[in-house]
Amino acid sequence: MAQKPSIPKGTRDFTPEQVAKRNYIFNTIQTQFELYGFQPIETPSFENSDTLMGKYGEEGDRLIFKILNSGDYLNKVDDKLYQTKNSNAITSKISEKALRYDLTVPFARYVVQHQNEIEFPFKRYQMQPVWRADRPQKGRFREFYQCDADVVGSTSLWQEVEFVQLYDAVFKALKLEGVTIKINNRKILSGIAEVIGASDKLIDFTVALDKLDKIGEQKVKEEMLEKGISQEGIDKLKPLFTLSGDFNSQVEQLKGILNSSEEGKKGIEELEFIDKAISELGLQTVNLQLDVTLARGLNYYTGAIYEVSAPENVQMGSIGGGGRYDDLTGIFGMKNVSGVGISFGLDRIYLVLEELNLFPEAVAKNIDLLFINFGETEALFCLKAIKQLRLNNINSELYPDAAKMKKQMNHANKRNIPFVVLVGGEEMKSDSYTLKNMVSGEQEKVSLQDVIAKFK
RNA sequence: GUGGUUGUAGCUCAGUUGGUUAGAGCAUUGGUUUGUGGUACCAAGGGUCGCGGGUUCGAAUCCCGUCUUCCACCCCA
Repeated sequence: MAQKPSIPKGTRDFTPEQVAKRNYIFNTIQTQFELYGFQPIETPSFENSDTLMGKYGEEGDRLIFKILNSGDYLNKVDDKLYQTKNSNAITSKISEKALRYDLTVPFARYVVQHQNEIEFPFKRYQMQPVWRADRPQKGRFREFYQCDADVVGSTSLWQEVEFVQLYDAVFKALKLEGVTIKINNRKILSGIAEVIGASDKLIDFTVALDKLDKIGEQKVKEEMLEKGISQEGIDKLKPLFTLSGDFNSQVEQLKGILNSSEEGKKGIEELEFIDKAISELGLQTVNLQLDVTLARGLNYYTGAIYEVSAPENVQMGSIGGGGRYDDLTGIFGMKNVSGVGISFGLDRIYLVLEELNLFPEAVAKNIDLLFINFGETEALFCLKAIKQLRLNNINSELYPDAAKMKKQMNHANKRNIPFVVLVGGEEMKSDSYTLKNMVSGEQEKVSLQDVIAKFK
């Protein structure tokens, strides 16, 4: 064999079976998106670099795949700059396009660009691949799909409520039990930072707080100190680390901490609104949980923040996330358009369903009938029958070669084809078809009409 | 981006302190069986030991580089 070909790190090929399973998830999510009134859009796989750069923080910028300019791209770089070997500065000269990193920022660009054609509030969904130059691990790829639903042009908290319901509906439809939706509010985080006198260190503060369940209270405090948050401020956080009880009692404890922060109080109000509505409406399968340490996607979220955790018995990072962003379109020059949205991580949901064995049997489309090929004249006779079957929407095909019976039967087994049809000289004479059940081994001689009636 | 881990036949894996021609199971192909598969038996094909250097009389085995896999950071779906 020649040199084996390969695919880049963090990318995958999908077998027919895998594609069928992935489509099952896509279709399930899509069905719910449409039930909730979202409409599909698509955007290009790559954007102008300045559309993406600077929107995801420093870390994000590093993970964006840049596309080299065409032609003699080094020609544009002046010698002085080239000599500095400053990668960031040179990159902007030799790369003007980049692969999309998520679906939210391209969507914001879309909204601004099409603002005069869009009827607001605009509810769109989008299921497309995104690319990140991350170091791969299990459930972490360089090319993966996101399924996003967002509403722009409405500040109503009913949207937040509906997104919780939408999550619930999708996981119910996927029969995935034990999913937890963690919810928090950026305003609460800002409020706490304000109370402890660390408003200017909001990101450092929340990044450290986010690690609480992973590294523990002591380490979190150390990290905060290290980032320049005062000991006095950290002491004020004490009630935060011991927050306990259900949604309502946690909220009550939070109120104690936040009573001097207007923004923090607003955040609590919003959370209470969502929780009250959800309690009234009820959830089918997911569990809604307040988590004040949740601090994802802070780069643009301004209100509610969601994160979706897989069932506890599966080791997998978050399988979805989302939140409210009041000014995402602002970075593209369109002010005062609030948006809120959620995302499903298709590839991770796939891994979870696979691990829990939750894919329905027969997600793969298969043919019902394989006609055994006995030779030229028989093949033509079979194709006439197959033509009729197909006109009746019955999936069927002829084995292309007059190979040995054993080989053809084996082929049917390997492909899990439930029935084979044998047509030789005898059958042709009497215009009949020997239909063999590949599971039971039983066979019977029937007419074409019988076959159609059986499989239609 | 930092530190570690992995790679032997299509697949899952053996391969001793460096030592002749690198093995097994499954899968594939052919046969026992020229219109009846899954079982059984017989036989065959298939490997630059991830790739590239180095050490050595001699490397799958030791060293370096590189790619890939998975893991912990980082970050995230």
